[in-house]
Order: sequence, then structure tokens, then C-alpha cells
Amino acid sequence: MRVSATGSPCDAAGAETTGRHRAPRLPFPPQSTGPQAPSAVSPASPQGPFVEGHAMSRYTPAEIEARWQHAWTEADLFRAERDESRSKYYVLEMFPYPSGRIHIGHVRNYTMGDVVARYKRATGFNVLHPMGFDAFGMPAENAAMASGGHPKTWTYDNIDTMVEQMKPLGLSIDWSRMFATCDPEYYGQQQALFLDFLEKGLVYRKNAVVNWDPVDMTVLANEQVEDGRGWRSGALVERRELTQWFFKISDYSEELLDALDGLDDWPAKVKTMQANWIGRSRGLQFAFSTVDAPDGFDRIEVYTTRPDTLLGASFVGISPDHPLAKQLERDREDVAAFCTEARRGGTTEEALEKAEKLGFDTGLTVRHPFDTSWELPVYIANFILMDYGTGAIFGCPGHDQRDHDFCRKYGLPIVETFVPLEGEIDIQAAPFVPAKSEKVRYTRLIAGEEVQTGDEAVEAAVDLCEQNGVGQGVTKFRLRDWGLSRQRYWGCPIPVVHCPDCGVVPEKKENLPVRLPDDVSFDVPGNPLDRHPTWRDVPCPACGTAAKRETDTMDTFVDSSWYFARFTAPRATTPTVAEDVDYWMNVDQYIGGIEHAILHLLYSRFFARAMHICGHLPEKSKEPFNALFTQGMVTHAIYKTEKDGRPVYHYPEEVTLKDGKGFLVDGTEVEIVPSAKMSKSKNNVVDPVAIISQYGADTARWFVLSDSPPERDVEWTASGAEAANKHLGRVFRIASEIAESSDAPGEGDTDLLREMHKTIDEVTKGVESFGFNAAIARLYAFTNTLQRTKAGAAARREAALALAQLMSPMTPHLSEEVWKLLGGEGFVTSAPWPQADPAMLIDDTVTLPVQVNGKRRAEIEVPKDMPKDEIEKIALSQHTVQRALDGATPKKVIVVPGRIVNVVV
RNA sequence: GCCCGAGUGGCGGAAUGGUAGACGCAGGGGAUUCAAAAUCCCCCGCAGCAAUGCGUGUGGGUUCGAAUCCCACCUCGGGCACCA
Repeated sequence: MRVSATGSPCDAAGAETTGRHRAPRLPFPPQSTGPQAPSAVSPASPQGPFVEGHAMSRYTPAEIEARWQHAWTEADLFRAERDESRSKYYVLEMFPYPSGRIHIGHVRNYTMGDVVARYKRATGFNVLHPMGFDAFGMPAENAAMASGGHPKTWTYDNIDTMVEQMKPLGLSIDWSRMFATCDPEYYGQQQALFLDFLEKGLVYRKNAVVNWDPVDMTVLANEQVEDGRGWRSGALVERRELTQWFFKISDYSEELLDALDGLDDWPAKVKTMQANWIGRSRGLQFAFSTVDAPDGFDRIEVYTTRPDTLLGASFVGISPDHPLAKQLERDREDVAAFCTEARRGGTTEEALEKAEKLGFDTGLTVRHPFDTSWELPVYIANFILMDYGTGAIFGCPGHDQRDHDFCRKYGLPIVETFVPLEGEIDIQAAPFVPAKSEKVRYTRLIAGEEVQTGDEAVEAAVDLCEQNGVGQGVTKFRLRDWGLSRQRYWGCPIPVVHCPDCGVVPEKKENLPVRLPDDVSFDVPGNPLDRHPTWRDVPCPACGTAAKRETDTMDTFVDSSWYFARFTAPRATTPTVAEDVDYWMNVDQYIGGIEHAILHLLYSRFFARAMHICGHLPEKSKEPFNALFTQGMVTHAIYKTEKDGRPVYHYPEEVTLKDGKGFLVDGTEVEIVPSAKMSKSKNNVVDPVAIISQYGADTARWFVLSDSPPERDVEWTASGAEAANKHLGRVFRIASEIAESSDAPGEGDTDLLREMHKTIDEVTKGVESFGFNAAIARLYAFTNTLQRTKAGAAARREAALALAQLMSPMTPHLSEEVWKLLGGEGFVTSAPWPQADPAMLIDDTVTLPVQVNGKRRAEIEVPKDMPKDEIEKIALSQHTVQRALDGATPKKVIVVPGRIVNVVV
């Protein structure tokens, strides 16, 4: 039994330890009737008259859904227990941030995961499908600042609300495993991991730049910097250095890059993005010797990926944070003024790239390594980051846009070192920047052939430089170490103490968790932990001297980098338990937004390796996610009018649509902006709770899966939801009719069953490949067939049972109801997935289109194994083909068996 | 600015080298009904009476054949290391 002093979300989520779940709270009154109890809505009621029977068998999702959810909970169907005798399947959706209300995007994300979970359960796997909350982070502090509450109260209240909103969806989640990352039981284990990493040398401290608001005297997140100014104070933001904690992810650059090749079930685009992010480059590191520079600066180390363009160098640039710049800054006011100016603005790469490129001529020069009489000026430039390479570059304006702009601006010479094999270029007008794999002609050649590719020339230049002692070929990575320090309250405290005698001392593991203090206030900007004496001032764990706790907390990416492992043993008193991670890991299917393609997934891959080194994960879990699926967003039109030149946004329910135009109640026409990202400020957020109470969870689930391919954004439309609801009603009606019909024989039983097997085949393939929209289209078509068929009752019943099963991952409540109506055994949720009979999938004849020069002119139906020459004869004999030929003799006839015939003239 | 995607009827989309528009929405017509709701049936890319022609963001290319592959461009979306 967990003891929580904080009102853990798990208590609110019905995670009782007795094995019984509380009945879910629903927007409609739950029924106490179990599935076995006679239902009040049974169409097979003895009264029997058709009219009354139909009236009573109307599709009533509110009643059906509450009843089945209750039944599943009673039967405890979704609890995951380790069972070595069965194959496991771990499906996980990226856990939500507790923003306050669930979003239709969440519904889509969790429904997809639920389809996979329910399908895998039906195919015999022991499924783990958990849910939790990514609960630390800035919004809770912002809310506290805005309305005076406490981040903890705000967060746990939100979690309660969201769980209450999620439960009516009927997700097959093991709620007993739920946790929030702000539970001390969770973050305490995270602190244990931190200490283990520290011991293994995976954590260290160094200086790094942050966004500093000089008015509020506080560190700002990137999103709190708008156009280079602090969001609250409006002050110009500065880049300031602080000592911060880092994870040594860069030690794993090469491994994280190379291991991408093994991730066969990850989207190629995600792997490409990660590969580019890690950014392996081959280049030359060398030094320019300086002329008349201050003492100790007789060399400037430079790294370049284009040593082949060394003879096109025009200047040397150094970062404003380069030691030489800092040295010059001390003595020279003009340098200090420039550096201060250059440190203005945010820290993002985007801000740096978009900012005006500024340089300052230091007056110093360096000698060119290949011609010591050639001197290059040294500039301090605002676009050079100390974190990259050596913090110094040489500029080659002939083959780099940024350097070209810079040289034009400061009147520096521009020369080319290579030219295209064909055609003219004007190097003064624009730089020549071909792909490195392209062959070019070198005019100022360092090494290699006159005509060679950039890649070849780089290698040749590196070799030559190495031979002449000019520098060394090095492989570098773009990936920087992961800075995890945050100067904020609502995060996991970093469990170390700063002692005046011992330095940095790790907290003892038996003292974990280092809990966040509750008595804090947010009326002053900055980190309340910094000004909390009783929490901050502690004796050193090593020597007992008066010392201070680290007041930085951890980046929330740390929280989300191992939660998937914690779900395998969520209440353990160690971060993980060997038997549980051995059995449940890896995540077989991970599902989430493409916006997490790089950071979250890369950090998790690093964390898995680090946890493995510390013995918390097995070798096989170094890559923790076997398969990844990235789903699109749910969008909705924005309805906009203008008042006094300002946009006014209207809620969808205020707008009446007519002929593609929207109108307010008073008749004003509104502007419709289609497919916009849902955003509270634009009033276009669709509330799933309203949809569920209007149409039921199955309708919401069916709709978010239909129409759009899951990886693409989907537009929420009210008519779409209505259509989904109508369809489910139709399925229910058809099933009711079949349940009532007498056992009379009919016609076309085989045709119906053939269709059934094809549907089983296609829906199964669709579900397995995330082709949910295509699977649903097939189910629509099969429903049409079932409605129109004249087949006998037994065949129709068999087909309807299959339909219920095939729909059950998407619409589990309706499927249970139909299953029971037709006399299916037990829960459809627990029934084994239907198998398609291969013999029923093959047709005897095929329809072939006949083209003449690629244009379709006829269609022929032939036996499926007819020889090519016979097909050719039939095709040519078609009168439309003859007419298209117009007397010409075919040059060639292409017959692709089972596909097409193309006559070429 | 850099990296990664996506663009197909009025709308969401299907087809990943082989009949473009499956399935659904909206729209039109009809049946049922005293009437309506609900339900059922039919039509539905554009132009044309038709034959036929045109048509998958734009412009080129490869191929017997391209929405699909290649090149260039345009537009929209995601990420850019302190939003999660």
C-alpha cells in the first residue's frame, strides 16, 4: 500500500490495491446491470411486435457504454500481470501533460493505442497498456503566479479532472499502474538514477548560456522570450552564463547515430531528423598563429568541415564568449560594447540564425597556414557560438551564404576556390554552394585532382594538412551535452549539496526523495527554492558542516525519459525491478506526436543506455522502443470576425454553416480559416467531453480514426461526428434485425462469407499497419453488403458477429452489445481475433483494363490464370481498342498478369 | 535561416509504378409518411447532347505506363536543444 502525503493522482484514479476498480465516473448515470444480467433494451424481448421491438432497440450509447465499462471493470479485464508462460505486448502512448482538460488530440492518440492494445489482446498477447502524467513543468508555476494557487494543487486537480474525462472513453488501460512524475515516489527514484549516473561519470557541471531577464532578474525559457524581449518585463533579453548540470549524451553521439539503422519499425523521417540532429561531420581542426595578440593567445584553434576551401579564406571569426574576446573586452571599451550588444537576444539557434549578422574588427590578424605572408583579419561575430566546435571559424565567402553576406557587409575580399564544370558564375554576386557529392573544378587547389567532388577534396585536404603538420582530421558531432538544470521550483530537485569544505556532495540514497517544500510563494520572480532557508540550508551529508542544497531542479525531459520503464513496476522502491523490466520491456509500440521526433526520443534512447550501465535496464532495452508511430494533430476551422480592427474569434457552436459560409445568430458572416491548430485563444478547441455526452465514446473513437490517415492532421467537423454516430446506429439496427430474424435459408451465402473473409483479411492488415482509416472504409463497405444481402440467417449472423469483432478495437462498447445480441460467448473483448480463410480470398476471374498508349480504352474479364497470349488476343479484339488503334499495327503489347494490358503503337 | 514532412473533386480522403477519385461528408433526385424526423434507393471530378477531351500545388524529366520515381520552384505544417 502506498502512502502518499501529497494526495497522489493515483488515489483519485481508482487505483485501489484490492484488485477492484471503482466504477468510472461518467457523464451519464451508470447502470448496475452486468453483461450477463437481462438487459432492459434486449431486442429479443418477449413482447415481440416489430414496431415496439424497433422502438426499444434504438442505439443508446450512454446506457450501453456505462454498462459495459462497468462489466469490464468488474471482470478486471485490463490489469496486466507478469506471466512468463505468455508472450507480452507493451503498447504505450506518450503520456499527457495535465493541462486541465483532455483535448480531442488526446482522444485520437489514446484511441489509436487502444486499438492496438485491444487487437493484440484478441490475438493472444498479455498486454501492458498503462497511463500516467508528465506533471512537472512551467504551466503550473505560471498558473500559481497568475491566480495565487499552488502548483501542486493545480496539477493534482487537473489530473483528477483529466482522469475523470478519460475514463468514459472505455480505454483498455491498467489504471492500477498510474502515476504522475510529480509524485515523490516517482521523482525520488529519478533522484536515485541521477546519483547512479553521477557515480558512473555521466553527469557533470559546466558553464552554459541562458536567457537572462535583467529587469525581473530571472532565467527565461525560450518560449518566454518574444522578439528578443522578456514576456513579462518587456526587457531586452541577454545571454548570460551560469554553472549548470549536464548529462554526457555526447559520449554516445556515435552510438546513438549508428543504432538508428537497427530501428526498423521507426518512421524513416524520424531517423533522418535524429541523424541530422546528431550531425556527424568530418573536418580539420587546426590553428592560425596570431600577430601581435595578447599573451597566451598566440594561436586560434579553428574547426572546419571545408578545409578544401582554405585558400578562399577572408577572415577569422570568434565568438563573443571566446577567451580571446573576453580578454580583449577587459582592456578595450569598443570591444566590450560590441560584445554586450552581441550577447543581446535569445539563445535559440533560430534567433541566432535570423539575427542580423554583426562583426567587429579586432584589428588583430592571423597568418594563413599555407602562406605566412598572407594575413587575415580577426572579427568577433555574434553568430558564432562558443558551444560549437572551438568557438572560432574561418570565413570562406565564395562558398557559404552567411560568410558571403558578412564579407559584403564589411568589405572583405571574395574569391572562389572552385567553379562548376559547366557554365559561368559571378562569385561577387552570390556564393557557389553545390552539394558536397557533386564534381567541381578547383581553381585554388589544396590537394587532390583538379576535378573532384567536395567530399574527395575535403579528404585530400585533411590528408595533406596532416602530412604537413598543419592540423588534424577529426570527426565531430553537432549533438551537444544535455543541460538539465532549471532555475525553477516545480521540477525534480537535483539531489546534491554544496559544501564549503567538501564541494559538491551527493545526497545519501536513504535520504531520498529530496522532497519539494510545500510552503513557497510565487509573488516574487525567480526560484522560490533559492529563498527558502529551512529547505536550502542543510548540513553536508559527508562532514556535517553547514551547507546548501542545490536549488536547481531537473528539466522535465528527464521525467519523460524513463517513465516507460517505471510503468513495468510503478510502486517499486528501486527505479525498476529486474524481473519486470526483463519481462515487459521493450515498448513494442510507442505512439505519439511528431513534435517529439528529436528531443524526447533521443533523450530517452540515451537514458535507456545510461540506465543499462547502472543495472536498471537489460541490454535489450538500450533501444527501448521497438516500433514508433507518429500521429498527426486534430485541427478545427477558426471562425473570425473583426471589431475595431481587431480579430474576434467565435466558438463553433455560435456559428451556423450554410453553403460553405458561416453566420452568427444576428446574421453577420464570419471568416472561416480552415484546418487551424486548436488553440484556446482562437476558440476552436473541440471538447471531447461534449462529444461523448452527445454521441457516446464509440462515436468519438470511430470518428478520430476514420477519414484521415493517422499520421496526418485531421480536421474535426461536427458533420463528421454525426455521420459516425449514424453509422454506428445502423450497425446496431442491422444486428438487431438479424438477431430477430427466423432461421430461414436465403441466397448468396457464399458470396457474403467470401466478403466476410476479405474484410477480415483487409481489416486485420489495416489494424496491423496503422491503416485505421482504410480499415474503417472497408468496414463501411462490409456493412453495406450485410445490409443488402439476401443470405440466410445463419450466414448473416456469422457475418454480423465477425463485423462486431472487427469493430471491437475501435468501438468496443457497441461491439460488446452486438456480440451479446447475436449470442456471442463471453466478452467480445476476450474473444480470439477472427481468421481469414485464404481459400475464400481468391476470385476465379480478374478484370483487366486495356490501354492503348497508356490511355484506358476497354476492360476485359478473364480467368485469373489465363496465358498472356490469349489475354493479348482478347484485348486486341475489343472494338474500342480497334477504334483507338485506327488501323495501326501494335509495336508491342505489355501484359502484366492480374494488373493491366497496354498496347503500344 | 537550417533540418524533416505534406499538397488529389465542394470537403475528409483511397490508390506507393498499372482503370485516379474506394469509403465517408456535403449536394441533387426518388421511396416511405397525413406530415415531419428517422430510414431506404439512385445520381454526383470538370467541360461537352454525345463521341471525346482535360484533370492529383507549379514547371521540367524518366517510363509502354507517374498521384506514386528524379530535378527545380510555390504554399502549408513540425522541430531548432529552457513549451511539453
